[in-house]
Amino acid sequence: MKNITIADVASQAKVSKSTVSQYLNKRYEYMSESTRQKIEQTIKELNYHPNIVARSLKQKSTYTVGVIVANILHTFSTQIIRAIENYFHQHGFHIIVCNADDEPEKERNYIEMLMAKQVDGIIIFPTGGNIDLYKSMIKKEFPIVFMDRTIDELEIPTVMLDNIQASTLAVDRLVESGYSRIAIVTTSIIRNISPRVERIQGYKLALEQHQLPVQSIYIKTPEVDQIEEALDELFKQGKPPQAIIAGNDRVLIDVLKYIKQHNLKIPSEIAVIGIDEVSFASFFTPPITTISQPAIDMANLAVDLLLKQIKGADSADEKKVYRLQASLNERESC
Amino acid sequence: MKNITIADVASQAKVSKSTVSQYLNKRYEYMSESTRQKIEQTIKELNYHPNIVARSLKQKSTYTVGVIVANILHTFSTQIIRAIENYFHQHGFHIIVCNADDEPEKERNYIEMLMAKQVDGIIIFPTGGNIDLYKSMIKKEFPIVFMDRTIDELEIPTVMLDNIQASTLAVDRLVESGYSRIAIVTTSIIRNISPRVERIQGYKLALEQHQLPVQSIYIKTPEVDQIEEALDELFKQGKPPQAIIAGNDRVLIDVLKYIKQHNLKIPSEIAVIGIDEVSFASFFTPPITTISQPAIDMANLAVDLLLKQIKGADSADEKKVYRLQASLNERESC
DNA sequence: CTGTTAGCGCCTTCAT
DNA sequence: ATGAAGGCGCTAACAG
Repeated sequence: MKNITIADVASQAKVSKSTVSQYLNKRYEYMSESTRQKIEQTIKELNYHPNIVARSLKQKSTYTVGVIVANILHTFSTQIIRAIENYFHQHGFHIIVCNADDEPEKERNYIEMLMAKQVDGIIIFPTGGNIDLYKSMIKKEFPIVFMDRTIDELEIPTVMLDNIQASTLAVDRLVESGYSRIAIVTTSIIRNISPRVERIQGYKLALEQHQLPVQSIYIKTPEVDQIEEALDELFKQGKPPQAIIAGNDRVLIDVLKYIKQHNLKIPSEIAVIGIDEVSFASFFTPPITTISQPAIDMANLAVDLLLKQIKGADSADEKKVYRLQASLNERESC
Repeated sequence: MKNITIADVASQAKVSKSTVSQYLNKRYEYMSESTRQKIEQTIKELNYHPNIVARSLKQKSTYTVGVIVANILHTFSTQIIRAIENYFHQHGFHIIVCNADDEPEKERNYIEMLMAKQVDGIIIFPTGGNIDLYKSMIKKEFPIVFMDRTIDELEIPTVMLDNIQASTLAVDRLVESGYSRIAIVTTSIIRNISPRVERIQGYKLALEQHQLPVQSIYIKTPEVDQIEEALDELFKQGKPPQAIIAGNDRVLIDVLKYIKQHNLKIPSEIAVIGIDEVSFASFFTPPITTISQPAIDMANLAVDLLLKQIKGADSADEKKVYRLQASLNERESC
């Protein structure tokens, strides 16, 4: 019942292990037609499959990459995982999926395990809590690509949304519809998570461009479990907002729940626009205007950047941050 | 710049490789306190991390398992992936995620690659198109667990929903509300995908129990891209249904789109109930009654079953099919 | 307690 | 065109 190895094939086919190895690596020039066929046949007979672990040990390449998402609960993360898996599969790579759960500890643990497992590279949604580790990886020239979030001080290729443009899109749309008291709600920014910070920044810039006042009472950045309270504060003040920008899909869901509970009319009583597309946007009542990220393009770009590093291309553009454009899905909620 | 190995640590610490290996495997009884400390220190100095590929080659265990989902687009799949990743992580395992895309070819390819990579086991949402392969895996005693779908003829532990109970729950609820013309829509059953077949079967049984006629015009099993047409047929006949059961989340979305487009009122003109919970159910207008699967329990059970096989426990219950209970989320759409 | 030795399964010069 | 031999990094007897 033991595993069959290259040696079994060799003895069965009456050739040496190295010849079989040549065959496995498709270097057919190094053997006669007859031995080639004999090997092919015995491989089939024995139902032999090369042991990739052994090959990896020798070749220092596992054809496996790690993907560490900051929080797998975001729709965006799962979209990206899908797309990355799909594109890597086309290149013959497997992916190991890890969820850091927004905890730097977990992230560090995963990174170390993945490297110990000799993965060929990692795509990370960085928590931002392991700068030293990232640095040591750079120094080792270990292939990495950051996704969704950037760490300014590091020269790591990064794929992210043009968040400024995304919130500008939202504000422009809202202003166009005549709203001036516009609020934005994102989840906590205490750890400087770049998309959130940048979306707020873009919101401010856009308001200024429209000569509208930026008021801190209209900017809320609660923890995920306190979004309801934040919305309460927003609405229970003298001048409640006319429109609200949900900084991501989880916030949007809480916003819509709140609106439902309080029986508010969209958009007449409160206009809504969400960053991140959601499954129900088109058939909600009313259909929700959203701003979507080009998840597939982002995933493919990240994969390309990682593969380039894995294949050892020169690191000419190592420090580049790629910001892809968001797009507006005009519907009827604002 | 070369990788540091156990040999480097050994020479640096002036001990032999095997002692270092003992240390790595925490068999501290086999060395003096002083050498233990010396090793510990040099490992830190050198920033040494054991090469897991080499260890795996020796030990025949990679602490990695594969998860092949039939179709990663279903919410259920991503829920399961999350839960499995989480639970395996607690056991020190990594998961390689694969998406078979409902194509047996792809599934076969993945299974073979995963086995070549020496994963310790696989959790599969079987497409059903590779019976011979499944059989050969059983014969090799390779650890497998099936998820969501069963293949009758095979003795593989399987975790799935009690689909009969799930649709009974739906029908009961609908009948209770006074509907008698009840339709069910699932995606294609040409390949005998068990959840779909069973949900329809449960629907029929439940109708019979309520002494209601089972009419084939109320049972639709279109391909995913033809759900709209199927709904058209359903509604454009003499006796359109009063209520509709959506067989899964993707169908539910199409049903709701259709209802929106045709301006039907829920539940007065058409009642709706969906199998699979969806993110928007609670704040939709009206809130959608759904039947949800205990995804986390299912995932944990599957992991436990796989780990038991990996750890080589006796295969007493190898052939068991575990069917977990669905639960009703009563809301206002029926 | 510690070191020596022999693999795990494959790839890769280097001879033949 | 084919084979022999060494080594990838680690583990596990078995000696000492």
